[in-house]
Amino acid sequence: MKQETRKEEIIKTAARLFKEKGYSAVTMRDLAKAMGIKAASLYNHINSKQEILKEIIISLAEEFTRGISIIKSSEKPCIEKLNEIVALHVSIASKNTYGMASLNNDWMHLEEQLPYYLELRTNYENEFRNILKEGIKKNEIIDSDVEVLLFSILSTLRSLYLWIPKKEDLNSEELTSHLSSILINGINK
Amino acid sequence: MKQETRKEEIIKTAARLFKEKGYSAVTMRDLAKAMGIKAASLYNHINSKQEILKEIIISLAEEFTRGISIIKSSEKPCIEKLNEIVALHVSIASKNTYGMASLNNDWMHLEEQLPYYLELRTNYENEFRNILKEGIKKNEIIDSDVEVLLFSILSTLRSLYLWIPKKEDLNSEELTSHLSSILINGINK
DNA sequence: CAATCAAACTAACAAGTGTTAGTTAAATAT
DNA sequence: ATATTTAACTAACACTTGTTAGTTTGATTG
Repeated sequence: MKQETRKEEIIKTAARLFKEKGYSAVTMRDLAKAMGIKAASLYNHINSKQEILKEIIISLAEEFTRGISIIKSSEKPCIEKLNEIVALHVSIASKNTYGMASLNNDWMHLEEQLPYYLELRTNYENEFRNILKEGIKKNEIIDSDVEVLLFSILSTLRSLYLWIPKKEDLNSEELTSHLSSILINGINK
Repeated sequence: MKQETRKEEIIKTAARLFKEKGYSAVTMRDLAKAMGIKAASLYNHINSKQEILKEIIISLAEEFTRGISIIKSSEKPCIEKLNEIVALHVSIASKNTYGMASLNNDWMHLEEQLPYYLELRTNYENEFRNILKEGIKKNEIIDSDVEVLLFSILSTLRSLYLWIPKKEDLNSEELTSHLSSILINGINK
């Protein structure tokens, strides 16, 4: 059994609180209370509030980077790559809905790690954009403004963390295939 | 010429700061500095920090409520109603990209007004859902899970405020029609 | 000219902030 | 049994927070 260290418990609890109120509105005393200890005791396990945010965000951002790098280097058709991107987002967001909130809303409170985070995000968007461009060139997807395509799809995928907890009945495979179908084929009959 | 009151200036500046760092991370001293005055002077014009947030969020939420209520009561086909919803979001988000950030990310910091805000939001989502259900019943749109449809479209529309500032070249009509086309017809060729 | 008003100011407050230092008690390893 | 480690504690710090009270200044109005 993979047992959690105390530090991991703290980070997980913090992520949950950060999702509810945002990083800045959560105090170390709030976090301590949620853990059933005093604020000062947190510092036996973590070095700073900042560090908690860093751990949450950077590990997720790197997970996305690894994911898209694998998808990118396959030789499948573009539509299938898109399918895999949807699956990647569903999978990561399902495992960690709390952390995804920080990734989306609290990244600006990173300090030393902010440039690194921005690099990862830009890189991710570029890989995504390249897949779309390739799809357009190979006549697999419509020749619409790439930025609007990218924005539209990515917005939906980035919001998954908000909806997954409300739809626990839907399993990951179903959600992925429904979503892919809507994003690729639209809602028109 | 419609001249702005000092209070409106403060609210506008606050919205800009709230978009950059979130409500909780912006202090009254930050806001005062951005206005070129001292923090205490803000209180000649506003009653509290809370009140600023309320003004930003509630006015926007009511604007959406008014908008969808007009769209709902028309006799047009469902696909056209969707088109009008897209136009509504593009229009409001274009006029007030800063405020939209608070509406999306800082609503949980409302206090007395939180129940009212939640009521407006639930109502909006219900109206939207009804339009989708009607479209499915009348065979205008695919018979997919309504919640996934709603989530997918709404996520894109709610993120518009993040993208509009980066795409100043695209005018509202173009953006609306591109977006409608992608949401309705998908990206498949 | 005197009075009013809008909008800034200084000074201060009580409460809350992240964090450090030093201590204690129980569990684990030698 | 002794030593070490883990993980909690109390007390306190320097600073920041939203906000209030009272004052000053310059423009507008009677």
